[in-house]
Amino acid sequence: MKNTPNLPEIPRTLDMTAQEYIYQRLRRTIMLGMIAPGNHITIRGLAEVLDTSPTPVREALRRLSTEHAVKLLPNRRIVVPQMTPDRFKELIMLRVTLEEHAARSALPFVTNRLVDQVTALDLKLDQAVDDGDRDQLITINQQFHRAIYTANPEQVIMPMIESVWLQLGPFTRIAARNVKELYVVDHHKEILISLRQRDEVALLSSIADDIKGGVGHLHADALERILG
Amino acid sequence: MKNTPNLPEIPRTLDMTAQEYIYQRLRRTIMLGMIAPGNHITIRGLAEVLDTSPTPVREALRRLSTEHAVKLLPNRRIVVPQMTPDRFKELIMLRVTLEEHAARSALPFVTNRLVDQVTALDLKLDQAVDDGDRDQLITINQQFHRAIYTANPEQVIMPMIESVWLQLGPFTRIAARNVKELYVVDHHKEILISLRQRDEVALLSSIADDIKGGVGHLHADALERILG
DNA sequence: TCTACATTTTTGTGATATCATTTTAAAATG
DNA sequence: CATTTTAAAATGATATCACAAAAATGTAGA
Repeated sequence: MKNTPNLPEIPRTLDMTAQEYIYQRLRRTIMLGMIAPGNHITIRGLAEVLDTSPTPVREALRRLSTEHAVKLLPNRRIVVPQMTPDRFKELIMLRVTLEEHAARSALPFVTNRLVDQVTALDLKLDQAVDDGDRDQLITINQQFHRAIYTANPEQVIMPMIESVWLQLGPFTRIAARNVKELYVVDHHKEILISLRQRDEVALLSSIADDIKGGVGHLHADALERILG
Repeated sequence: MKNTPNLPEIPRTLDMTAQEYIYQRLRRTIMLGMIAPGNHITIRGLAEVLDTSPTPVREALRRLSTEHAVKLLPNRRIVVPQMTPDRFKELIMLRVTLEEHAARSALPFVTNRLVDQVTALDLKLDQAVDDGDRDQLITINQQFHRAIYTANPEQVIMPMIESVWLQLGPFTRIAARNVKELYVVDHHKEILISLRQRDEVALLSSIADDIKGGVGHLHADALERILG
C-alpha cells in the first residue's frame, strides 16, 4: 500500500491485453513523474491495485526496464532510477539530437493541415498553463512534439524519443517543486512559424531552444541543489 | 521445430535469471540475422528448444517487442518485422545520427589506452574477415563501435544504438546473400586515426562513412530487388 | 539504547493449469 | 478439383502454485 503510487487512468480498448493496458498505464505514471526516483515498486502491490495477477504486471515492468524507465537492481528490487547531474545533462543533449533528427526527417511531410493541428494543440497547451494543470501540460506538450515528428510515416525514432521522455519524467516533478514557473518559456510559436515556412534551420534551432528552455536550462549547480 | 531457429550459444553466469539469459540469447539470434524477416516465432516452441517454461520466454519476447526487434501482430502472432526500402533508409540515417552523437559525447573521455583496445578489436576483425566468419565479423564490428561510444561512462544512448542494430540485423543476412563482398569497405582505419588525434570532425565523418559504406550504401533500386 | 541473531513475512522467479482465440487439418459440398 | 465447412490441434494470455532469496520484524544479550 505504501509503495504503490496513484495510477492515472487511461482509456482501455477491448482488444487490449491486460499486459498492454498495464504497460501503458505505468508508462504514463512514470512519464508524469508520479513515482519519485529511488522509490521501489512491487509486482504484487501493483497487481493488487490494478486487480490482476502478477503475471501481466511483471511483463509490463520488464518492458519498462528495457526502456530504462525502471531499473532491476541486483537484489531484484524494482526502482525508478535516481537522477544525477551528469545523467541529466546527457539526457537533455540526447533529446536535442533525437528531436532535431526527427524534425528534419519529418519536415518534407509537413502539410498545412498538420500545422493547423499542431497549432490547435498549442492553444490547448496555453489553456493547460492557465488552468495550472501540470499533468495536462506535460501530456499536451508531448502531443505537440509527437504530432510533428510522426508526420513522417516511416519514422523509426519516436520510440527512442519517448524513452528519453520516460527517463526524464520522474525528475521533472522534483524539479517543478524546486523551480517555479518551469514551463513558462516555451518556444512553440517559433516552432509553428518555422513549420509554416518549411524553414529547416529555424525549426531545428527553435526545437533545441524549446528543449533547453524547459527543465533543460537547469545548470549543474541548480541540479546539485535539487538532487542533493 | 520448423519455426524455431538455431540459437547461438552465449555464456550464462550463475546470477542470471532464465528470462535474462533467454533475452540475451534471442537478442543475439536476431542481431545476427538468424531469423528471417516475416518468420513467426512461437513462445512454446522456443521454450521447448531452451528447455524452460513459456513464462520467461514470453517476458524476453515482450522486451524485444519494445525494442522493435520483434513485432506482435493483432492476431497475436510474433514475427520478425519485414524490411522495406523506406524503413531501411530511415534506420541507416538514424544510425548515423545516433552514432555521431555517441562519438561526439565520448571523445572527451577517449584515452590512448582505449584507442589501443579499439585497435586490437580492429585486428580481430581483420582476422574474422580472413576466416570468412560472418557472425564473428558482425559481433566484433559491434564491439568496435561499442567500445568507442561507451568511453563516456554516463552515456545513455547505447541502448538506442543497439536497438537500431537489432532492427537492421535480420536484413543484413538477406542483403549478404544478394550483395557480394558486403563488408570489404570499412572505415575503421580512419576512425582509429581520428581517435588518436582527438579530431572530432574527422571522427564523425569517418563513422558516418563506415555506416553508409556497409549495408548502408544499398540504394532504393538494389533494395527493391533484394526485398521484392 | 544499540547490536547480533533468529523467525516470520514479503517478494521475485519460474512452472503449471485453464481458457479463449487462432491455425491447421480434415471432411463435406458444389 | 476447388471451395466452403467443421473438427482438432496449437497458441497466446492470464491466474495460480511452489520455491528460494531477500526484507522486515521480533528477541536476546551487551
